[in-house]
Amino acid sequence: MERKTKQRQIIESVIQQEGRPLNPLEILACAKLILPRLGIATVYRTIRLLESEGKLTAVSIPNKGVYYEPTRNVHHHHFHCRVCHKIFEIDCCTEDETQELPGGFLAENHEVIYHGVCKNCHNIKK
Amino acid sequence: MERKTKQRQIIESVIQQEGRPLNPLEILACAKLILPRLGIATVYRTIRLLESEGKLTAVSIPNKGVYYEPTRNVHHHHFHCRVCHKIFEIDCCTEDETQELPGGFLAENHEVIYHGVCKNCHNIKK
DNA sequence: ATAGGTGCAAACAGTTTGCATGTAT
DNA sequence: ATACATGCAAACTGTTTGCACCTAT
Repeated sequence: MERKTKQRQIIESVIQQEGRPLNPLEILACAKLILPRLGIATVYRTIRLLESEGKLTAVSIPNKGVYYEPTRNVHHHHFHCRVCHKIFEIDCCTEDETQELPGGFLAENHEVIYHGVCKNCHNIKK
Repeated sequence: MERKTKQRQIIESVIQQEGRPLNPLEILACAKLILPRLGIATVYRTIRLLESEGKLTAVSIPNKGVYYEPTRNVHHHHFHCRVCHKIFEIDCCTEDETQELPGGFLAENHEVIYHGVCKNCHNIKK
């Protein structure tokens, strides 16, 4: 049977609280503020656990590694700001979940990653 | 000045000849058929060179690593077959290159990756 | 009491780098 | 001749695993 440990509770709440996808090191850093002896292996193990429970979803960002966000059941995309390098969730773009593509490919799902500049960084530059 | 070596010519032609994006180990394996002593470091160095020359484009596939394809100037997407795990290029889906997204994000470019079953694998299963 | 979890260190996979040797110019 | 490229091994980064110790049940 599965246990409810301090580390699991804290890791889960860190991911839930933050408003954007976090990578394992970011998760570790936040959680360490509360549990200084926390190890990275526990973060990875807990990520896998939460993922298999469906509570967490991985978001892979080219050249940036894997980020994790609380699972949302609405289809959405991600935005990677090339200035601050944060990852944001984007609500948008109604697209069919399952669709046939040219060449007879049957797409069951897809990922879209936008790269650009977020509002914040765009204002700073002006 | 830059040199035209056997390894560079072979690596480039391997990527040009294959009809789909290849990862560094696939490139090494193909090129080794012709140049058995070729090392993986040379493959990586040549990839970087070709990329910086604009001849090669990287395609990052979640959970699968990075693949490389000859640069094409038409906007296109990729398809990852969950059965054979090959990566294919997909011509499709006219979408604006630069667009403002909800939330004030300015997208300069984006990547779309479809996951599903390719025609081939789909026929085999039937 | 004990099954399951943790932290640490070692192992791994993918990629990069240092260096002595090889080669295109 | 020499600047640049290669192959090999070592280093590095991100992730996983083995194991002795710890803890929720």
